[in-house]
Parts: sequence; C-alpha cells; structure tokens
Amino acid sequence: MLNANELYHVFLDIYCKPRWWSDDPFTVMFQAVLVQNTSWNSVEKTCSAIQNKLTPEYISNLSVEELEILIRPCGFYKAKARTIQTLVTWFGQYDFNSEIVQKTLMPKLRKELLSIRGIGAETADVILVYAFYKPSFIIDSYTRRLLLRLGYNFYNDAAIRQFFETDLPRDAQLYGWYHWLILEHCISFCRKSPKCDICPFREKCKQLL
DNA sequence: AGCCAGGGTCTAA
DNA sequence: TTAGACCATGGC
Repeated sequence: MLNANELYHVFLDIYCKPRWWSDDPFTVMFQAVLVQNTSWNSVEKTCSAIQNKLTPEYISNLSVEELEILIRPCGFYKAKARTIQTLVTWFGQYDFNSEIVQKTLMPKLRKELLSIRGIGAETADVILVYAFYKPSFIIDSYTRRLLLRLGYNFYNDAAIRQFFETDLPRDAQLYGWYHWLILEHCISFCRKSPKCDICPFREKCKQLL
C-alpha cells in the first residue's frame, strides 16, 4: 500500500502539473459554495454570467432575490444564497492584511467558517486551502471513492485525514495541488475513460466504477 | 426515467 | 453519534 506521499508522486508523474482553484480568494469562496452537490458545469454557467463583476461589492449589493436568480442553475439556491450573503458579510468585516487579524482570527479560522450555516467540513477546507493558504486536507466524495478503489478502507473521514496529514509536509500549496490531482484523476480521466492507459490504477478502478 | 453531481442541516433513535 | 430524509437544478 502506498502512503500519502507516494500516492501524490504517482499522480504528479502521470498528470500534468495541477492548477490552483483561483488566485482570487473571493472567487474560491463563492464557487466553493455553489459547487456543493452540483456539477461544475452549472457553476461555470453562473460565473460566466457574472463575468468580471465577481467581487464582494457586487455580490453584497444584490438582493437575496437577485442572488437567488443568479445562482439558480446550481441548485439549492435559497440555502446557497443565504450562505453566500453571510460569507460576504463575514469576509468584509476583516482586514486580512492586518497583524491583529492574522494573529487572532487565523488560528480559529476553520471553526469560524464552520459556524456559518451552509459551510461544512469540505467547503471550509476548500476555503482554508485555496483562499487562505492554510493547510487542512480537503476530503470530498472523490477522495473517499478513490481510496476505496485503491483498497484502503478507512473507517471515517478522521482516518482519511490522518492518512494524508501524517506523511505529508503541512503545506497548503501541496494540499491544494493534491486535491486538484485527485479531481483530475477522477473527473478528467476516470469518468471519461475508465480504462485510461496512463493510469497505474486502472485495474483497480475498473472493477469499482 | 431515473440517477448523479466536488454537501450540509436537521432529526430521530 | 450516526443514519436517513430533505433540499433544487441540470445533464445524460
């Protein structure tokens, strides 16, 4: 069985260099909520409708109804609209460059995010990693499914987290790239071509697709 | 036609 | 503490 570090390098070797979600923290937060239990396609539809106006200012000036209409294609639009409005307000109340915020808020950032209704563990970790560069390994259904296919049987997410967070340097960039590689593997390759030649795990994956 | 999509909340036992 | 219902829309 490969450890988390070895697994990472397998992916790094067979897929191209992973990309980052977005360099804009607000874009990460907005899209992380929209994509919950929804296809990426729908998120893109909404985002392309907004074009270059995806800013906290623009979103916060929309009424709930306007926001709901905007994000409707992503499903669960009432709940998500409320979450996004809370998130915008939350985001706007801090100056993230100030030292005091860095010292007092950052250490409890995960708890803070989890306290927002509509943000659970996965979304919080996505925001932590891709928007704030804080290492907290992202565990989503793809990660769980991948590990299952490879024959690991972890009891719960805590065990999965331990698997990733013990053998790897605690590095947000690495976590973000790793998560992206898993998506790359599951979505761009496995889903489209289950018998993908370049995948060293194709035999294991094939049985369980 | 029905199932899944990068989840999260609430409730009952 | 955990399993299951529920939330909503789009794509295949």
